[in-house]
Amino acid sequence: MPNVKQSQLDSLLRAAEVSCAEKGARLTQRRRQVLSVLMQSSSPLSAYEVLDLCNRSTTSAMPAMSVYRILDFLEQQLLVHRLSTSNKFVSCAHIACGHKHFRTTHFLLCEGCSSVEEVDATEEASEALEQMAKTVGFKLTAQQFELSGICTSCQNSAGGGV
Amino acid sequence: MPNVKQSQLDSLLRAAEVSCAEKGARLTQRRRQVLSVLMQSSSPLSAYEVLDLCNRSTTSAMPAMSVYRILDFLEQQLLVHRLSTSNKFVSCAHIACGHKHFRTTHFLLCEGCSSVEEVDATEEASEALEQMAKTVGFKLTAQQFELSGICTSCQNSAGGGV
DNA sequence: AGAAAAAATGATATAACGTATCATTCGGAT
DNA sequence: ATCCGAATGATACGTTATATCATTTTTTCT
Repeated sequence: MPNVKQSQLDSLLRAAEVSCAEKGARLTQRRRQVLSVLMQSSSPLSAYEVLDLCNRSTTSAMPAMSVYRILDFLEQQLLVHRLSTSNKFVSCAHIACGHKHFRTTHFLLCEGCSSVEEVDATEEASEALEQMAKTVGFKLTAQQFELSGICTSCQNSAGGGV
Repeated sequence: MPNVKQSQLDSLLRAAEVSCAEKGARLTQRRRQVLSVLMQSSSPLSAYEVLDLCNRSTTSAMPAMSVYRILDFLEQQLLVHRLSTSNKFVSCAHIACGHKHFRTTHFLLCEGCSSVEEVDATEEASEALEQMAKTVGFKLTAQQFELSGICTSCQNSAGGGV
């Protein structure tokens, strides 16, 4: 169940390539392969899941080490996000649209179908959390929340899958 | 740098024992040992860090398996919390005070000294986040946030440790 | 173009983390 | 005392992640 159509995939990969080039980085074949796998997945993938999918489609086996290195690279380029609660990865939802992150990004994780929705934080939410932290003297720095819930389609199908 | 004084520790452990007894569970020696280690730590500990600390203080070595089992048990009893972002554990801050969790509990993690503050969610924060999820059709279920920031004492000491 | 330097990847080994399984011990009830 | 179930010990194994060095590819400089 791919997350994007083939035509979209090509366009996304081109956008990613441009984004890398702008920062003086290169989107090599291997990196493109890893990113492509993540883009085509409807749910977050662990490093070893990415590895398996890569090695299923090609003859030249990729070592685990490479996957970790490449995921680090892609994360630095903001092309993928690491979900710290599950230690899995998703491709960024903003690659196509100029790749701008306006506010902090949060992730909504569906408990039904494991899909992920990337959303920008609302000002109300950010302020309410800052205020909450302030009551005990904490000053928040960067933040990224991973919120569990039920997505629209799973609500409609009464708890079933997508 | 222990988190509690010895006199407090004893009192906390007694409270934990009572809490277990009320649920028909037992706070055995091993469980007490693990809980004690967590109570005395000023920062969250991984399972293996707990293991090392346990085996440093006693002659009879505890196997890793036991630590995982006991941490599961203590978590079920709500005596410790698991921080999913770091996969570490902290003892619950509400053991002494009757052990009530009014609303959802969140955790403020200090980037300076690694200390953790356990706070109850404000109504504003909960609502703002629910509203944020609602805009994309998500319905939130249970939630526990782990927010990074700088604690009071680290702010005052200009970025230094505690 | 060709050599040197830098970046990326391959390959191997090993460390760190977590779980499955079965044997043994301990506590409490009859 | 004996039985039963809970808790722990002990061993093995599977998964996840990193360290290290060799090799290849790409870039840069002359």
